[in-house]
Amino acid sequence: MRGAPTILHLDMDAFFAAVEQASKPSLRGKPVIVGGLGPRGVVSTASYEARRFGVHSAMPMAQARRLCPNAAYLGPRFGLYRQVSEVVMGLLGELSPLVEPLSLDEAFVDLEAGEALSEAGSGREVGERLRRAIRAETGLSGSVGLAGSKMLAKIASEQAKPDGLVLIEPGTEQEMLAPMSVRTLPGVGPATAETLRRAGITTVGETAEAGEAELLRLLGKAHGTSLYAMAHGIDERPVVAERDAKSVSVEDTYDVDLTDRTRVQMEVARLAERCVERLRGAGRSGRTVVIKVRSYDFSTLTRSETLRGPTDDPAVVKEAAARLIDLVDTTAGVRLLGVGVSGLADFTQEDLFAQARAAQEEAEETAGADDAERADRLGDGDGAGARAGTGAGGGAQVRPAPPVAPESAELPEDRRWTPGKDVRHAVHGRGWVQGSGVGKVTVRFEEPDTPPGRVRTFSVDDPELEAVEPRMLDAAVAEVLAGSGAPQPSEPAIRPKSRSGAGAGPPSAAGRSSP
DNA sequence: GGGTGAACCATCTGCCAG
DNA sequence: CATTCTGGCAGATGGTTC
Repeated sequence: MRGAPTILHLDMDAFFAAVEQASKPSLRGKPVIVGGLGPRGVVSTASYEARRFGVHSAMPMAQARRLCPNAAYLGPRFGLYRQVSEVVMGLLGELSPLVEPLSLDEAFVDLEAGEALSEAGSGREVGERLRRAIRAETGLSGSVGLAGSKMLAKIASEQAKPDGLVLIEPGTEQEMLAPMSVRTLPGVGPATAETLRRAGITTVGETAEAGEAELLRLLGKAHGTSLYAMAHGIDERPVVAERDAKSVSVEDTYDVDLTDRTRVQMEVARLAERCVERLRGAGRSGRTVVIKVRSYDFSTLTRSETLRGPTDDPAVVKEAAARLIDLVDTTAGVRLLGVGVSGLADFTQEDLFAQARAAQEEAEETAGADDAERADRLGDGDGAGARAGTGAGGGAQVRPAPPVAPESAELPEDRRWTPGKDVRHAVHGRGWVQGSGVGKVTVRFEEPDTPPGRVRTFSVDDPELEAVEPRMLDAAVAEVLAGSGAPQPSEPAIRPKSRSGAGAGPPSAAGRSSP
């Protein structure tokens, strides 16, 4: 709690959808929904136009399609969102060195740790300048909350949405909070809200009146204590800059439930590889291997095994994961599999050990050491269940592929035409995939700084069509965006040359008229 | 030496958030 | 009818160690 509103919370408006609209002129002002496109996908972000139909994030895609059949449905392009996010986070870094990102589109900034406040004169001015800078550099809008605590700053930015700024004057928070839903408070999700509702508590005011003893009884020590404080507007959590990840995990939900045992084992092995790839990419290693299995009926279980020391060896993680999946009955069908590594250590600290071990393993491998031996050497931190694998485990090496046709004959990444993806056609230039099916792919030829473009359809294996990297949103694009709707800047304006090398094509390609 | 209890660790589930 | 992915944390439980 601070006497002055010096904690800033920024939340970009409908971030993923807004990036897509900025990138795709024909989608501006239209409902756009970004998320998983498969039969079991959910909505990541819906544009404000789509929200009017009742679509919101975390909603199953199937439901969204019923509510808003005419929206553009796009797969997420995380690489681009990350690039845009870096620009935005960079702007936050100019306000203060103390920035705590919560996700690609959200962050806290502690203004007490920086100079921006004294330069701008007021928190409100800092916030408005920030919002202008974000718009100028990316063409996107963000909402800002300012308050004396994280909780209140976040509530403020929520109220400010879309494209606004709200500053909560210290002293007014109790009155403001009292009528709000308990769900407003951080840490209160569906389950806690239901527990509270059964006790007759639905608003923040009622939570505060309930008293600490009652909340402790209902919710337990940690949760009860913090909720009691939050309900009184008290939140002393500091803004924390960098936090090292404590675990790395990957998981996949399958379009149809998996029942084939061999297929399950193969998928676990693949997930383990992907997991280790990310682990190594982060320069880390870890000691505990976890698998996760979600069954046909949505029940979920995890099994874990702690090794003697941290590893980033794909073979070791794969073997541990294989032992763990052997403990689980999957015959009724699984919809999701996951593999994770926790108990992370800095890779560098165990570098020498890892190298020594790798060398030793190599020697033993060529000498013909089998799987079971290696498992015994490294595995079995051995609490409850780690041991089971030995009997059956031995021969079950992973074979290439089951004879049964996998339902999606894996195409190479750059030949899968997911809606939203960027492409270039040898004749027609750059555009994006609007849809595909029955051997055809439909492309709309436009770019962030062109007028809305035309649609053409090609064969999915048209050699003239190739996947390309997205075009970054920059100040030049932002300028076009600012002008759209209003008269276009008639002359090629003296563009602030801010752009770095990334710009691929010439800024031309204009001239093509809209349909 | 035996029994006890605290502290710690590993495992697992559930909740939350974006 | 449907219900992602990634990650953090709390708490229950049960085993080990001192």
